[in-house]
Amino acid sequence: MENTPASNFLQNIVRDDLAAGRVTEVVTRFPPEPNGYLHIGHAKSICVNFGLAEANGGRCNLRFDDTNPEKESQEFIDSILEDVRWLGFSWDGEVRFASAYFQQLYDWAVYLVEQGKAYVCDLNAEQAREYRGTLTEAGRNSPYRDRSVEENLDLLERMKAGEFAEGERVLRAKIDMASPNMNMRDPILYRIRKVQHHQTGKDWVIYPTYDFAHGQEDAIEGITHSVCTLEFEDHRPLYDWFINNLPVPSKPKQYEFGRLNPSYTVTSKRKLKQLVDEGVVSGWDDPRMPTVSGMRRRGYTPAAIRKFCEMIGTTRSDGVVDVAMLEFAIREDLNENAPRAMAVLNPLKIILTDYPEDKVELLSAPAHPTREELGERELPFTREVYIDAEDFREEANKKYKRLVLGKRVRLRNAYVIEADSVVRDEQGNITEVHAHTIPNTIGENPEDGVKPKGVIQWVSASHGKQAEVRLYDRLFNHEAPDRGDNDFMAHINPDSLQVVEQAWIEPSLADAKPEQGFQFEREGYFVADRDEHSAQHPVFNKTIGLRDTWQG
RNA sequence: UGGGGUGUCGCCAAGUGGCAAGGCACCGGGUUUUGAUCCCGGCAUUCGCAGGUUCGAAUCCUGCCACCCCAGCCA
Repeated sequence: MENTPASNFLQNIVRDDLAAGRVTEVVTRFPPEPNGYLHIGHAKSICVNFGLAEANGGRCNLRFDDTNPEKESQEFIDSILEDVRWLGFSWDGEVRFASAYFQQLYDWAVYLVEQGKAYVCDLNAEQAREYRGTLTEAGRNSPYRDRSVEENLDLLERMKAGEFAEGERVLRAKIDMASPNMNMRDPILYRIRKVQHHQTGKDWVIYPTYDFAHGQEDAIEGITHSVCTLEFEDHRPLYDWFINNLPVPSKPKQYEFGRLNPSYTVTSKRKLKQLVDEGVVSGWDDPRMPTVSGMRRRGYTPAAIRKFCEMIGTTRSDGVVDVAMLEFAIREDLNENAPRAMAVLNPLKIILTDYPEDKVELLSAPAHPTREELGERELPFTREVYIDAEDFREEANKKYKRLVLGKRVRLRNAYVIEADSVVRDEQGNITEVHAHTIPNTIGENPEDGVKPKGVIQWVSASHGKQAEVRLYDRLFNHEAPDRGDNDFMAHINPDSLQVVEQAWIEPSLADAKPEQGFQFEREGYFVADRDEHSAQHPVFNKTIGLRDTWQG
């Protein structure tokens, strides 16, 4: 339960670098492209990068890798900033932007041209693909590869000046068209994009590619350990090539770890977008989405998400993590911190025939079973109460520990009652149950020694409030909805959302603030909806159910 | 068929030549005014496979096999 400092290969590398004096301080960065919402996978990356710095007395920058204006926007910048803050991390200094380094990057491009290590290529996209070769065949040199430095300089300047159309020319590094590593086959450094950039406006019509930008951004910021995911491993030789061939102010090193793949989940941006676009979910922050904003609205807590990231570790192997682990982390945090309350989702009225009609007893109950400091809340007890229909049966075997006709049950934090009879409607459905209280059973067992079989939650029919409760379940009913040739849309769980329009909640819950989480005893953890909850119209989202081992 | 990776219990994951940590899940049992929590106990003679080196191998060597990534002017 104690926080053993997460030891992993990255931590070991940092520790050794610090010990050997290769670096005096660890500086990492979280470098999202502002082209979408952050999801659970990004949360892991955030924990890894900020965590590595934090654990070693270093710093972590937040830098937007905004080199492709076509797909980016201020909206995404804002949401990413909010999500990182919400997760509880503080970046070093101001927020950084790759676009703030565009001039420096351009100057370095000119430098490479001057060194004869870059050239302007007139091949169009299709031709370039042909020249690139395949995985098993070497590529061929571009016919423009041997232009003079002067001509390249002139052409590059004119690309920058907007003299050419998009796609007409690119700047490429002169490396090796026969390299078995595709990334080294004269990679593109700059392409023409005549679009408005969310940060730099119309200043540029050429934009650097990821490969030409990322390592240099790291170098400018003095990043010591540039941590990314495994698919960038093949780019490392190129990353190093730029760092070694340019007069950069520092020499960062890239390290890769395995991406997080939770089971029963999709995290690809394209697929998440499809879920939103096709109305499968209500938006990017739908509580069923694995986005940070979705998890937030679902009632997951930053502490639980961070704990989960710590639990799964950071390695170079690629696997599928059981979402049960995430769920465990959520329950663990909420069990410790969420105040308890009672709610009845499927109401069945109980009339306590021995209890005076106008009588109201103000009982009090602890907000938490073990944490007294969380205080108490008041529970009005009345003649008519609601219990869950699931908690009553006319007859049942001994394994059923709830209310049964002729038997007793404890109303949580209140009296023991005994069921006497049922009232039915014309269709024969039970509409209410008549019962009576057992005297002196508040905080005490019945004096006649006949103990109740179980304990159930209840809400006063006259003093309780009504609420909308949204019951969420996994969005997919397949462990790996998008593995192989699976059509993930075919594995959508049709029961991932069930809305209870009129649940009954104990009166104290009317004071809940949006985003406040509770445990509805015997039901699970719920959170007051961030956007739609109000005292007038309470709305609670089910975060996660309680562990349920009842085999009945 | 080129290059780069990864293979330790159902899942995640320690371990780096000395005789398989831990967590999740699961299965027992105890406590309990939440069938929750909590507490106790169980859960890999075996580390992708096959050889080899060694007194000794998950750890070293050789050869296989499986899976992942790379042919965007995306990141």
